[in-house]
Amino acid sequence: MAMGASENGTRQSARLLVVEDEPNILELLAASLRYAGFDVVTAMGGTEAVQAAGRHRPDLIVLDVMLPDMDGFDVVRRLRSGGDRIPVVFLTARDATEDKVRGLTLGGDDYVTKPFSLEEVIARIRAVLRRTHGDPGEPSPRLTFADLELDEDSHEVWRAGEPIQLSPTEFKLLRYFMGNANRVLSKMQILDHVWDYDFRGDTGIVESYVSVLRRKVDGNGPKLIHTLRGVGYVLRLPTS
Amino acid sequence: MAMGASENGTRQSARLLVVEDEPNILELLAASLRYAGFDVVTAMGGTEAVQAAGRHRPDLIVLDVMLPDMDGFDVVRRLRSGGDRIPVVFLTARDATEDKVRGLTLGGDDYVTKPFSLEEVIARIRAVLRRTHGDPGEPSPRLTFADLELDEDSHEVWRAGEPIQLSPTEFKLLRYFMGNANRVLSKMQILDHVWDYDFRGDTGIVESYVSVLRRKVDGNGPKLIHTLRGVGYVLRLPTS
DNA sequence: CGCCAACCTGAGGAACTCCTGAATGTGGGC
DNA sequence: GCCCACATTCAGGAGTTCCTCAGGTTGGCG
Repeated sequence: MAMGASENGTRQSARLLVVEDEPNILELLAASLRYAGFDVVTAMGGTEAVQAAGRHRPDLIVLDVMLPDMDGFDVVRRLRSGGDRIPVVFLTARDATEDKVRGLTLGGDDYVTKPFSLEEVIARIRAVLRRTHGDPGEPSPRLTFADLELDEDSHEVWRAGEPIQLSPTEFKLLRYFMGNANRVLSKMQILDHVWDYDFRGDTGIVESYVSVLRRKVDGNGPKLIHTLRGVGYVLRLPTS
Repeated sequence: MAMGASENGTRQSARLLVVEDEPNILELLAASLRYAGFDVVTAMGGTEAVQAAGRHRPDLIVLDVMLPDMDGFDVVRRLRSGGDRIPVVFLTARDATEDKVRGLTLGGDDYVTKPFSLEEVIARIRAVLRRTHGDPGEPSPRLTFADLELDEDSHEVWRAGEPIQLSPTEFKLLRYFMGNANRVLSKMQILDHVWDYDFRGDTGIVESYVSVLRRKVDGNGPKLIHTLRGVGYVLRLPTS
């Protein structure tokens, strides 16, 4: 059962090095990733990052490409000149020249554009770790709950075997629900995790998306998404 | 008997740092949390908070986000820049613009809006401590008394296995009763703990809610909620 | 027994929460 | 540029919840 587990459904404790010069975003990432079960060390600049990587030998680096002292790509070049093939998830501005990033994402790396949602970053990190460390022949990772099934790689979703079409936001919302099945999630929590950190709207949008998700997911079959007035929403089997 | 239990059904003695600039509220919180079994130190400003945190190394911080000298977020960043992963329960104004509230549920943290009820604050503090210190896979914490069962995470309640639907206030009231089983609670005490600290009505409302609770909880099965004329109410097994 | 205070309970309006569909904005692909 | 999918806001309405109040009931005590 869907692990009551918590956000760290996966009991990994991979070590991450997070490199980011904006203190707010660094704190945001560090706190969330630690809570998600990762071992986190941080650095606020390129030089510091190279040192920290040498000292802590992380399994993966979350790296802002725009650093004050050194280009993110230089950081990677230096690290890999030592022969290490350490995977990286880049953080880039949305309007960055994407070609530069594309070139570096070939080796199994990935990137997330700022502003991002935490769910997105965590999903990417897990995906890269999976691709890097896991057996290549391994089956796609799937979240399941009751007769709901969700494929993280292909972004496909089924209810009772029937495919369901979801927009990107709807998918992230459902993934968050499924990763936290049987746990009440407040609208604020959902907003914090599923929407970008700079989103300035109110929780009304969560209601809108839950409404749509219900139509698509709970359309037929027992209701899995329940409202707890004054508290939040929860994905669970109907109280029989 | 007494189980000395007290409001701290849980025999924790976690150390809390409470940071709040309004003396009345600080006093209210400090006294209640001490009575609830916590070890409490206080601070009235951000600078003082950072120092106190360094000196006392609390397990959790209760932090007003609106401080005269420093933003609550700055406090957190300073504390965590040392690498410490200390959890926080934020206190915010209910009418705070939503951007002020964004991000408060990340990293296992949580928040409570002012004006709050003491039960609410204590419940959040315990929940955060649980999530932070406990094994993530741990089962939901449940309060039980006789054949009554209450799940704090999912807000579900059962009597003899049968689910019971409660409104938010009814739930808080029952939780207070269950956390203080076999102890007589005066209406004033109940008002002080279950209702927001700025509530200006009289204890008539307690009678109303006890009435509803009885219908739902004691509807069938032996009566558990008893009236002690002139004294208060008590949750206990019928004097056989 | 009769009285009074304490208590119980249901009714009802105000306030609030939530749901939903419609309107508007936005960006990508062609 | 046009079209389409998606994201976001908004407002009406349904449904709940909160709280007050007033009339009825209970229990203690003289």
